[in-house]
Amino acid sequence: MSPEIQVTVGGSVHVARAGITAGELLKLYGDGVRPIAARVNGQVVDLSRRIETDARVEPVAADSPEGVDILRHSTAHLMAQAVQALYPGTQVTIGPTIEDGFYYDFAPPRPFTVEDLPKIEAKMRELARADLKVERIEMDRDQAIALFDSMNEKYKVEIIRGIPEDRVSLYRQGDWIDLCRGPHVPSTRYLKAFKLTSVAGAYWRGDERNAMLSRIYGTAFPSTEELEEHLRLLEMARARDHRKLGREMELFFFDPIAPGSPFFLPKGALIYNQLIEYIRRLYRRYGFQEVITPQIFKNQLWRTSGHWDMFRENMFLTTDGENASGELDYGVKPMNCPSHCVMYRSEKRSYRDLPIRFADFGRLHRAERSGTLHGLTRVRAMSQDDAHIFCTEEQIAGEIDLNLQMVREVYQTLGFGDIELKLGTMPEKHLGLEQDWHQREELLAVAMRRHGFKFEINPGEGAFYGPKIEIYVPDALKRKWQVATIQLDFNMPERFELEYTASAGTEARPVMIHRAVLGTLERFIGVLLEHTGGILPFWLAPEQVRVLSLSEKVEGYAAEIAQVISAAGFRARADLRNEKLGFKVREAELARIPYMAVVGEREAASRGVSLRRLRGEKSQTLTLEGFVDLLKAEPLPC
RNA sequence: GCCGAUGUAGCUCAACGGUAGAGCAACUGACUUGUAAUCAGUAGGUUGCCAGUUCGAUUCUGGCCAUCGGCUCCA
Repeated sequence: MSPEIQVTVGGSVHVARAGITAGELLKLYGDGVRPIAARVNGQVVDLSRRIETDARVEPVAADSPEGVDILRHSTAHLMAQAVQALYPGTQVTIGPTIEDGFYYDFAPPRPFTVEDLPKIEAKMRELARADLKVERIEMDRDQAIALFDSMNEKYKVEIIRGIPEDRVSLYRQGDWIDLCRGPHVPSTRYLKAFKLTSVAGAYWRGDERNAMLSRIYGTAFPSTEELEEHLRLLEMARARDHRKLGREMELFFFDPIAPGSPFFLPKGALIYNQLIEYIRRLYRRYGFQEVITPQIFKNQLWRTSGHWDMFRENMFLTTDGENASGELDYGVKPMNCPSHCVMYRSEKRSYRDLPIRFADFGRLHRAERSGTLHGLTRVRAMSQDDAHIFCTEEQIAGEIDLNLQMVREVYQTLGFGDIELKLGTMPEKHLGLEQDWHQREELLAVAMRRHGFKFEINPGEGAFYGPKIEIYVPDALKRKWQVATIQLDFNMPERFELEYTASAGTEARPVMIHRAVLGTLERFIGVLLEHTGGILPFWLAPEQVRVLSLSEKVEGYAAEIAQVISAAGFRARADLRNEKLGFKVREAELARIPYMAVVGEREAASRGVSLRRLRGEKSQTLTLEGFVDLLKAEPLPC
């Protein structure tokens, strides 16, 4: 006879025999909703978990965050089972859940293609219908190693060898078994709403020196409705892809003649320059001085800065053709910092001069690996709203403050509510003492807290020369892109032997802060387009007003209005084409023009306009003066 | 760079071992228009590039280039 234990389920206490499973308890005393897992004393476990001591047991529903995670993880297992059934000789590696889904990496005899997916999916459905019980098995580590070794699963063996515990858990469904921490659904029948989405290559343990594995991505939801909703959202996100919008809105294009290097068309260049102008206005307020620096430097500069060793693979090298050996003795700049150091060094500096804030919109070129290029978000030719601050150690805190404030202002103005901040801390390869690092990391952390920013720690992700704050913004598909950055640098001033004369008359070394707010303008525009779906704030819209004429009779009046609005300082055009109004409205809507001024004979007679706003249903009638006033009331960022 | 896929008219896409077709855009004309597509006609392509197989390749094969989804790297 088993001893009795006290279990708390759903707020009430019950007496049960020890060894009863969590699933049985929830069935007896639960709220009737069928759970897919249980939470025992806060820990999520299988429903088959036996309860041996007094415990608090709660259900984990399929549609709870933990439930969805289990569902996806179990679906990944189901996929692996299907794959191994269909493609003998395929080894399994790892299969975690990710945001919105899961993946599983395999070492197959030949890489998978999208054509394999329907077959695998069909097999998965078959296995799900078979209602295979998912069992947890615990065994000694050595036993597990022997087992997977006998199955010729060498990746699994390697994984287990890396596990410190003596006991490991495995899960079995039908005749298929995998190493896994769990928990999982009780049986494959619980897996209904899933879909395999794509295949990709991925390196074993994420290291490109290792073997290339074949990864299959998929997703799963508690219900088919949710799955379909998710797929629908993905479809909608694709419509907001900045590459698509760039074409439709005639902002930029790419040509194979310059891979990774956007051509900004007039409208795109307008957005680009408006952003620069905005930042320039802020620079006046925040005390930055804009400078212009060279594009191409002798390699000596890169040797001094350290880019020669750290960044040469990503640099375009060139020559002026004058050295006899034909050696590529010049490099096109990938970053502005070295030239700002040269600029700093061009004069004797005093502590009274600091901080010095050099801002530079110079063009940068980076020889990014071809496979990494991605529209505007990953380019080879770019400009940044880059600046380098030279200051004393005591001034660091104040400078961080200043820049965080600017970051806050800019992202608020541009309507990004969901920026993410991260603190990159000391990497393994680093310069300087550990205690100095911690002190400087704390400086950054304190500043972020003071500004009310929440942030995550990105351990070991600082630059080798100092800790950094990174600011990320998601694109339409929720991929995060780093835009702004604030980095402390104690290395570059050293390499360039930068100095200033301190108040005591002695020479001291300044600290350098690298920072950008929008970051790379190309990337920022890409993210901004996806964020807004192309519906830009008025001041950034390439064409702000389009006057739509109704017939030839009002051509003159329409042209006059466009003229008046242009003269008032706005970007306006008249569409006098011989087309129906509906057609012109449609085109203006697709071009995402904030204001459409419709004029027909009524408006011409009263010297007014019928105003339609972008994505607006109703139109309103205004006088011409009233319209111009309305435009003037549009907020400018600063 | 690596794995997989894709590349046909300006754009979105068809078709096919026997030298390519639609819609939109462009151009011309008619219509004179009231808030997301008026009608008709015309023109537009060495099917990404280079080889190979074949009587014949846009189609099959290989190489290269670019792009897309990932990996790696990173703003």
